[in-house]
Amino acid sequence: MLPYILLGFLNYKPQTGYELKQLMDKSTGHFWTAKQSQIYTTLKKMEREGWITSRVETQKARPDRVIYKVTRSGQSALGSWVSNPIREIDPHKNALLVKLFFSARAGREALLTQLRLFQNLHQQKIRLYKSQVQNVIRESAARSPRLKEDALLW
Amino acid sequence: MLPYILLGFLNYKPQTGYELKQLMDKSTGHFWTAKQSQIYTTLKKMEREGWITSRVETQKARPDRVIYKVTRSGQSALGSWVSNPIREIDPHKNALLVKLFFSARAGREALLTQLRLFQNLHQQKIRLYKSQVQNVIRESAARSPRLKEDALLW
DNA sequence: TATAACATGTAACTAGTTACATGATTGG
DNA sequence: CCAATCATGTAACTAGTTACATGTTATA
Repeated sequence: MLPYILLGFLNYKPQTGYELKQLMDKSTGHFWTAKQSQIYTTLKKMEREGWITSRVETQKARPDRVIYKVTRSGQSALGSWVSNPIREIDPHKNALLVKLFFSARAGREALLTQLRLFQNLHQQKIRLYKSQVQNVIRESAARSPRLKEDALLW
Repeated sequence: MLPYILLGFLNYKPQTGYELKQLMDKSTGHFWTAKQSQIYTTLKKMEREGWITSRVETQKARPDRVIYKVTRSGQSALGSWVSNPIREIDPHKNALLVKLFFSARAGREALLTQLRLFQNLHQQKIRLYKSQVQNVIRESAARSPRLKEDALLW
């Protein structure tokens, strides 16, 4: 999955692994996370695969930047991935449900504590989604009007 | 997580890896999956850890069964895991949202196809939850009344 | 003066998946 | 007669995490 996410972002414009990580953190990161190290190794794998090419931009007083760009082969890979619908629900792992499943012996207090804790966490998440995330998307769309269609989906 | 699930089931009664897999498939499998091979290797690791012990039951005309049993150390590990609440939402990976995020260029038809497909899949899931799963739990509880408290959580 | 931001990477590890191997019995 | 069930396991792999290493500049 990660390769397609990176392909998807690079398809908007060529970028470095560092920038891709930042993009992910405030957008797809809400439903697909990746560590910096995994992004770097995945980009190398994608380059070996021929989906992207890199060029190095030398900088004074800053580490060099490795800028990746989608190739024609990468574009077609992205295209066929997007147009090929998912036909089954991916098995979601849910640690809370696992814990609750085995919590009969924990006692009512412990159970309620756990549930209230999670309720709070989710309420925070909702607030985050309603404020910050919506703003990020609105701004992106405002910055480049040709992305209005895309922003709808974001 | 898997070790605690296995511990949780073994805590009801000693069992083989094969039986644990079947139990998982119709209960915790709905929110935490594991392949047979992973269960076997995890059980071995747990035995090395001292959480469980095994004894072999020889059978004629059937492969031998390896029956695992929770040790006192395993019980205490399970106990402290259960009573230690989860304090953050685990990042759920959601392939559908990823695909939709990058589907602006796919066209309205493709998008609607994907969404309808998923709607159907979820409706099937709901039906499954309401019928089969509820029955499995009701039966388990009926078979051993001392598990009524547990069945409530299942 | 410390820390965040910039920028890249490797090594060692854990978790999880796929594929392979074996072999008898029971039910349709 | 074929497939499913019972029952265990190993090997090779992919995905993902954690820890380490390096070094400058702007900002608080």
